[in-house]
Amino acid sequence: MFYLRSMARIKTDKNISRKDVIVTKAAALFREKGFKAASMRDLAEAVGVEAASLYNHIKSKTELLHELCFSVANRFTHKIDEIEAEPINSIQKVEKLLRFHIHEMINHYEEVYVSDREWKHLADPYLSNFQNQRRIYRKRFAAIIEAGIRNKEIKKIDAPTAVLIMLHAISGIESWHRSTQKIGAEELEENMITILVGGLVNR
Amino acid sequence: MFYLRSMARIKTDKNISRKDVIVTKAAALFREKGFKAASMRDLAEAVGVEAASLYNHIKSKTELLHELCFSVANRFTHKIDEIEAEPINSIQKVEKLLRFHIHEMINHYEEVYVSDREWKHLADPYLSNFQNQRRIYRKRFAAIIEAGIRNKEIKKIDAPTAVLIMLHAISGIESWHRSTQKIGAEELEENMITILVGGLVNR
DNA sequence: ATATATTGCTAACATTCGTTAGTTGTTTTA
DNA sequence: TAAAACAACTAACGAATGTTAGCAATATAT
Repeated sequence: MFYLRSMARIKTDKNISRKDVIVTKAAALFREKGFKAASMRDLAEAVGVEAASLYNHIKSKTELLHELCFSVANRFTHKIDEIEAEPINSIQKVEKLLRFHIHEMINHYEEVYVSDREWKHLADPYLSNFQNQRRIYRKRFAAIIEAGIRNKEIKKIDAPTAVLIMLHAISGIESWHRSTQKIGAEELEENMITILVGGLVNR
Repeated sequence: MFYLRSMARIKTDKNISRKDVIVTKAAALFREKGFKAASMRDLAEAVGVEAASLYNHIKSKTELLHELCFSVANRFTHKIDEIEAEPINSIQKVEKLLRFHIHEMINHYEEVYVSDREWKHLADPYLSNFQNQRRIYRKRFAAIIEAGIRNKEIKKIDAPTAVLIMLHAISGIESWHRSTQKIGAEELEENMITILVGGLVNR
């Protein structure tokens, strides 16, 4: 028996739900075009399905953005939990945190980028929650730097400004990804650490 | 004589065209909501006029984006022309360029932000031109850093990576603007210079 | 093998969007 | 002051958007 028209399903490996496939494709699309400019029909095409079919797996377009933003934010929150508890000095904590940011930006580019740039399009209460979570994260990061300043490990600088510089500098890895003549990922990481940590340490 | 319905015109001072008023309001709106999410009806309301009336002064929504992006890009191009010609060392050139970026980001926040984040929505040939202009600018910036490395003024680092860090770090001033507890603009500037230049210099 | 749950499809909806046409009111020019 | 230029308005268009309803095909469980 054969069918004139076959309904090809979204391909999934074990342990990867169809929803995960959609979320992943959404990240790539939102990164490329921006959340607002990316249409559900674009996403459907990327997934290989009709637009309406997506709604068997997801609740709404905004839900995709929630999932992306919070999965990224939660990873950073867990990491700073971990690092705060370690018995190392402030500069080492900053360096560990920066390296984590760099790895995330290199390896989960699309999601991290979307979370960074498109969170504005979240709707309340997600919007407020997200902003809160980020604000708290930055405060904890700043607190690590302030501890380093008190120990004289770190220059006397405004800690929130330092945090702002670090986080945005790392988001510049976006340009590296789009660049045609990329240096290696490890070299990129070492250069970033050299410049950023070098700008903090007290000598 | 009086009118039941009055047609209030867009207010203009001398030397400020109605188009300039629209472009300025567009910058604020595009910054707040993003280019795609900001509608012409939103813009009309901000200007105090009906949406259709805008088209007596502008050609299209995209034209607004062109004007914003290129006016910003041209200011940076002119500045680097100027700085390249000065008889000062590389670190001083970098510092001057950074201070210019910081001033622009502080004083022309909305336009610079829009140019930085929303250029993706330009259409060709503007898109290609813009990307080209930015690429060339970054190369010239990198060349200044490379000269500094050759003179041993600057650490041995990958110059394009350094440029990427600097430019994105400065775009972080966006967070400063949105922050409720802002430090002063001068203090912000000095902190940024301390950290960024401090990360470059060879000691 | 049959029943049930999934997942796909087509068609269509209500909105919103950028933009144009045509007109009226207001300012500037001759 | 009349004519010409300018800038506002109302109305509407066609296209695109997110989403729903209802049905067909496929996979899974009994």
